[in-house]
Amino acid sequence: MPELPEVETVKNGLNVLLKGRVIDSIKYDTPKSFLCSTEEVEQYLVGAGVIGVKRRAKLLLINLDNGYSLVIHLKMTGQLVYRGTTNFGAGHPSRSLVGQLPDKSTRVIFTFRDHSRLFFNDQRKFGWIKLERTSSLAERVYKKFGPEPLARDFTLADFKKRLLLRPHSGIKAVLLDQSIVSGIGNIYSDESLWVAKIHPLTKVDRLNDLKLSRLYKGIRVVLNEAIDQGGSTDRNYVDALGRKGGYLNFARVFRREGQSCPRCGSKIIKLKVASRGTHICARCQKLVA
DNA sequence: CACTTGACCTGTCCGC
DNA sequence: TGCGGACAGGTCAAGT
Repeated sequence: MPELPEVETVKNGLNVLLKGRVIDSIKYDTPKSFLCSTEEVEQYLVGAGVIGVKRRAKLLLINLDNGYSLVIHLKMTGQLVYRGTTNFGAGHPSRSLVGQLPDKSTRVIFTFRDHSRLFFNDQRKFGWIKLERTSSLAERVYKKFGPEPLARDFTLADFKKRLLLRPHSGIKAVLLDQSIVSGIGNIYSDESLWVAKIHPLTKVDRLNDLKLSRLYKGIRVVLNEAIDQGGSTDRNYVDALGRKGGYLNFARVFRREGQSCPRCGSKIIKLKVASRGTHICARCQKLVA
């Protein structure tokens, strides 16, 4: 489930791997996965060179040298895997989740002038790729998301102000709302709430300064740890070279129902909150009415 | 109006 | 073994 750390990891990989490469051709099957017309492909994509790759919220932005950008959302099962001309086989088997490409989940194939390729795989077809003018990204793409939680200028005061836009909602639902703070999904909301010792159903206006401060710090610590681990691989996620992420080996509560809380030893339980599987320590994370 | 739930998909796992 | 159903969760539309 690509969230901020996974998309950041893919972005870092692609930025190095794709920079300077020129698109030669594009193959795609489902129109739903690739929202560009054949005219757009011919006019704006074939012959375009990659300047760099960026991330905003959970979106990847591939900036091209002709004033256009590819905007990509991986949703739950999307993968972007690069294969150079010398590594057509899979990577090291223990870390790799993808073998020979294309495979049955491949939706789009970008071939570059040097014959290297970028594969967009997506088992569930929820992800998409579209084309935007780079100059309209700020207005059309950036604007609808809340601030980046890891931005240097994102302060505790900013965090409180954003959360208080939804004072009567449960905190987990608010953390998952991309217009409040961007990039947090199911895994890292559970992990951050455990760090901050907050029950996911706690209403925002019931959070005191101590809890808000712990949550603010917790989110930043957890997201940075996850980036260091190359993200979380639950089922499908891989980085730009097809490698799994390692964060779930270090997760405190996510997917650990029945195991012991690493802080107090009490059992981790699973609930449904905001219609998402939710993992908490019932002793550390008490609900404040 | 504020907030919650269902649809979009496919592969996997569980119980019968 | 095979089959039906639940489940996985990011986002948006529809519902309460």
